[in-house]
Amino acid sequence: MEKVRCRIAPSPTGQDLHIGNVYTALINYVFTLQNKGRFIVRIEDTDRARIVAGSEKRILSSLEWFGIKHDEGPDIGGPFSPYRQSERLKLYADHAEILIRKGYAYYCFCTPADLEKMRALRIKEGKPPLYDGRCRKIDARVWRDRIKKEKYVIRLKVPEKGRTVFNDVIRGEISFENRLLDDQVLLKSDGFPTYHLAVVVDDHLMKITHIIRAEEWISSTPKHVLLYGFFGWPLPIIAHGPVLRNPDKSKLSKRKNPVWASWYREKGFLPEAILNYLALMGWSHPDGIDIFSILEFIKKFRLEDLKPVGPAFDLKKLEWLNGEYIRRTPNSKLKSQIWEFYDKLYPADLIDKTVPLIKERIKILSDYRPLCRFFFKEPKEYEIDLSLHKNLLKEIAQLLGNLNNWQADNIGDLMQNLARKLKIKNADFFMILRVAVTGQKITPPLNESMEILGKKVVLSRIKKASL
RNA sequence: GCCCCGUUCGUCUAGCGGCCUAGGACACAUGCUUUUCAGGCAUGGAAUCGCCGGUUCGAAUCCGGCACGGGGUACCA
Repeated sequence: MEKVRCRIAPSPTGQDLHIGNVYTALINYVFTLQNKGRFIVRIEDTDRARIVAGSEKRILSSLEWFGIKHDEGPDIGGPFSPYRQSERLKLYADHAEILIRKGYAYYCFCTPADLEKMRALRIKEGKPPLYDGRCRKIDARVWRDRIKKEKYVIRLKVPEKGRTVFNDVIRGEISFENRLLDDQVLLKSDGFPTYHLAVVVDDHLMKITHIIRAEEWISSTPKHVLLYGFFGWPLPIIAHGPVLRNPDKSKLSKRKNPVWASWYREKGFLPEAILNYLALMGWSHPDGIDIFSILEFIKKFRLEDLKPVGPAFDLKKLEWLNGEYIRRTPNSKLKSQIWEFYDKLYPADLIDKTVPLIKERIKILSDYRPLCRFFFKEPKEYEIDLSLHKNLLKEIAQLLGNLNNWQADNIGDLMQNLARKLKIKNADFFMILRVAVTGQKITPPLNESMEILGKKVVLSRIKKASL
């Protein structure tokens, strides 16, 4: 059995790695690893108009952030270099040429305006808006001459009869009528290939054994199958997984849902949690568990078990899962994650002390600041009106000022006694104190927080609040 | 319009002809724990398995039609 080789082929046309690509990457990566194969990243930058500067770099670094490592790619090379399609132009032109020679493709001189007109007409006539094949008939002697002076594209000559059938690991047999397939452009007038030519040529040349991608590619697969046949190449194993959807069930899009890897990173989602969540899309653990590592996923995943239905992306469940991951992270690690998340802006030792207090209270790393900012900055405002409680605060300050053993328990006992003595309900009493010290109504446990802040700071804050 | 792929609680899913008066997780609600918020624990509501026919002693599970959803229909990927 040939060694398994899988790939993802993102195009650098967005600001970053799309979460849908992360999903496809994960499935490919996991499948590769469980088969001890090789995982390849290929950059499909054939649409020059849509290329976004810096996109490729961010895609690669996001993959790295997720810990999805490739064995071959544009940044690290490999036996089938280059891994950027824009650097493989000659290959595509040569292969298009082969197709022409074999009679499976033809030159087309129609202009975009011609095509537009043709399409409009066909739609009006109620026919499928396919290319009508008028350039198929151009004589060899004529086109040999015309390609020297005119702009042209090369089109696939789709057989007029019959069906193109292929087997999909996830969906079984899928079949298309050839007469409904378009004479797809293979080589554009700018000399760049379209996706369809490039993907087939590269997958073959790079010895890709399994094509695992999203459902949106099913309709173009018959064209690819035709190409493999025309070239006389063996067809790789094909699997079309689900496309991720917006909550309204349409294809996941940046309009309706955060899609860029960087968004999740900036919000403080953990890459392991995202991957775990993604693993739950279209697949479930045989033991019914929701939380498992990528190692476990590799062990239990089966490609043929992937469900074909497009699942809706549920940020709420991702947040829950992320919270679970945070709670399972060792304190020392969580501390450095938070520290780095905030660009090392806050004193590491202070974060260290606060971590045990907030570990159960945050779902994403960015929840940390709103909860803990009072540790680093004196409150400027108070979320409740303290003007009615000035005397109480003065009394508290005095009592606390005499406390020698500045520890959470002692502080707590002292305050508890005072509340009891004054017959103030705990909830009310501590809320006043809480806001005086932190400015906030929602905080980590108060006594512990005061211990961390230190006697001096706490006293000065309470005094300030009582003025 | 045409082609293709789908259809189990709001969401992610279990289910491969009897174990299903359909199970779990998220979300939601309630209660307990309590010094806020979380967390934890407990409880609850929530899918007549899209609909209609068929096969079968028996169907969420197999078959057909319809409806609905999604994807594709570019010199985008």
